[in-house]
Amino acid sequence: MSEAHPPAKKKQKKRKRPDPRLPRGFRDLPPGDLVLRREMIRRVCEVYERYGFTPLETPAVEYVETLGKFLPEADQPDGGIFAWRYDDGEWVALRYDLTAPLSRYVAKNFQELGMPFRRYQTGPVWRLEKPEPGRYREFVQLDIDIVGAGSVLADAEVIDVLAHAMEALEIPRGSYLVCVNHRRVLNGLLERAAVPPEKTLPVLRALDKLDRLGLDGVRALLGPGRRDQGSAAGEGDFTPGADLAPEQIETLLAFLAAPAEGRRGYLEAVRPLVEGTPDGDAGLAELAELDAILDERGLGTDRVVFNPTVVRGLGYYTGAVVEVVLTFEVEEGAERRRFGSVAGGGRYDDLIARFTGQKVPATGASIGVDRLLAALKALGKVETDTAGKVPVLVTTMDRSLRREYQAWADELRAAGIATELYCGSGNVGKQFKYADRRGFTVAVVAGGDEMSRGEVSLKDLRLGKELSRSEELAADRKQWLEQLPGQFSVPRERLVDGVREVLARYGR
RNA sequence: GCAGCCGUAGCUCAGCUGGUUAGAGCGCCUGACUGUGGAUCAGGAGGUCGCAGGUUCGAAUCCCGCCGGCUGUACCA
Repeated sequence: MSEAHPPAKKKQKKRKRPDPRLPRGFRDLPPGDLVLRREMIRRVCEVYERYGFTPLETPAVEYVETLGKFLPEADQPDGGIFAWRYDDGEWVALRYDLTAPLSRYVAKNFQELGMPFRRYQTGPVWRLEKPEPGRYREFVQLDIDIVGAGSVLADAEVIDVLAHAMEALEIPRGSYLVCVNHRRVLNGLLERAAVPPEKTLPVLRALDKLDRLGLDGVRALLGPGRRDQGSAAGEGDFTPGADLAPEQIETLLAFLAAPAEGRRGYLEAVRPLVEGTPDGDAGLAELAELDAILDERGLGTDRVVFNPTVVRGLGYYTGAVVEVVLTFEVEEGAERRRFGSVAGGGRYDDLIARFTGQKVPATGASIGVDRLLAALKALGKVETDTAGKVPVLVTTMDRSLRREYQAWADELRAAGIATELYCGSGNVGKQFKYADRRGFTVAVVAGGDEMSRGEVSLKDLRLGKELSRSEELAADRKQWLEQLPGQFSVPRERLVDGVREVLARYGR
């Protein structure tokens, strides 16, 4: 094969060998994580269904104009999405959320759908953004929406279902908080502060940054602008400010300082700042009604609060805006960090009109599955050590007993116990090593000795691991072999019972 | 996107101001201890020094570009 020109051949082959790499921002999901994610999604969907939401699935690819990301000037989609062009010149893209496809779906099937239409949907979405720790270019969302209902009751329903989803995941009350604000209240504030239309975007962006930049940072952004510190050597980047006058800025900051002490308290604090503007009055009225509905449902301020700093999606929401934040802190290296937002949503009454020309009210929310899962791990609310692991391994030490090994595996499987039959090569030692590494709980082992007694041996691998750390066994292999820590034998017909017993020790 | 820092074995890193065959620990594989994970012992595999150029007699080490990672910032439907 390589006699003729070995070095050249080798070199060539090496050059062609591909790197087993992944495109930037993408990742594999190993069994443990996948199992946890599926379980989490299952629980949340169960809540969704209990609230009368029915499932819907739409394709990963949509026309760019459907997604509303077409640049009007250039003949090109906006950045931030994965887009490409078909042969006929049409631009398509991977969806970047589940709401735009829903709007398209509703517009397309408007006649058949009875109008308050509620659905839930889960699946991956893609965004071409800078990946960060815990933030990828492909991630999963879990959405609920109610289309065709403009009532505050619909908004309350969304809030309610979010709170219950959190509790279905066993996030303790007090560790999560549904924060609510209202877009029209913000509009009223902007009007009161005499913020010109062309500055509303920068102003809202600035208000949204309170938690990260603090009051002084926001003040700078509303005024002359802000330079970030960068690193020690660098200058940092300059963010242009909104250039507002000092009294405008103070009006806005006074709003941010509105107490979140009770929803009623928020309303009273905010009222003087926005009252008298059409938007402000309408927004306040809706929030007041929302407060009443939440009360009727028994959703107190331990679960749902009004909060002036919730701004969210800028050119998008038209009414109530919602954000679920996790309030506990988590150790991250030396620092403690707030976990932050795991879900968001709100009312978007203009999205479907893009297609139909007819205003169709809609409200909904989206849970960020991966962020929430990270939170559950931090909370210790998920079994990370057994997720994705098979409990039982039937070892195959003696070729002549093949028939028996298979029968045992079958028996365990029939009893509903996930069982792997060892198919690899190697002696028992190797098989135990494998069992240890892969995290099995029980190993079934039998050779001539057991067979002659009509028994099988079961090994509690976790107990064995524990025992192997003990003093006596530490250095003495002979003792190790004599004691076979964690191992015991049962009559062959008690195989399933014996395995169950060991599994029960670990609640499996 | 912008700015700064970083990129040496699977992992964590060493390799001084450029100088011969690039190292360690852990991990991995094989074997021994006669049917057992751990411990111990004996061997072994594994590195295009992120990639591609340039400077040089000579580069992992200096310069440029690209890719990737981290941090901050911008954008975020």
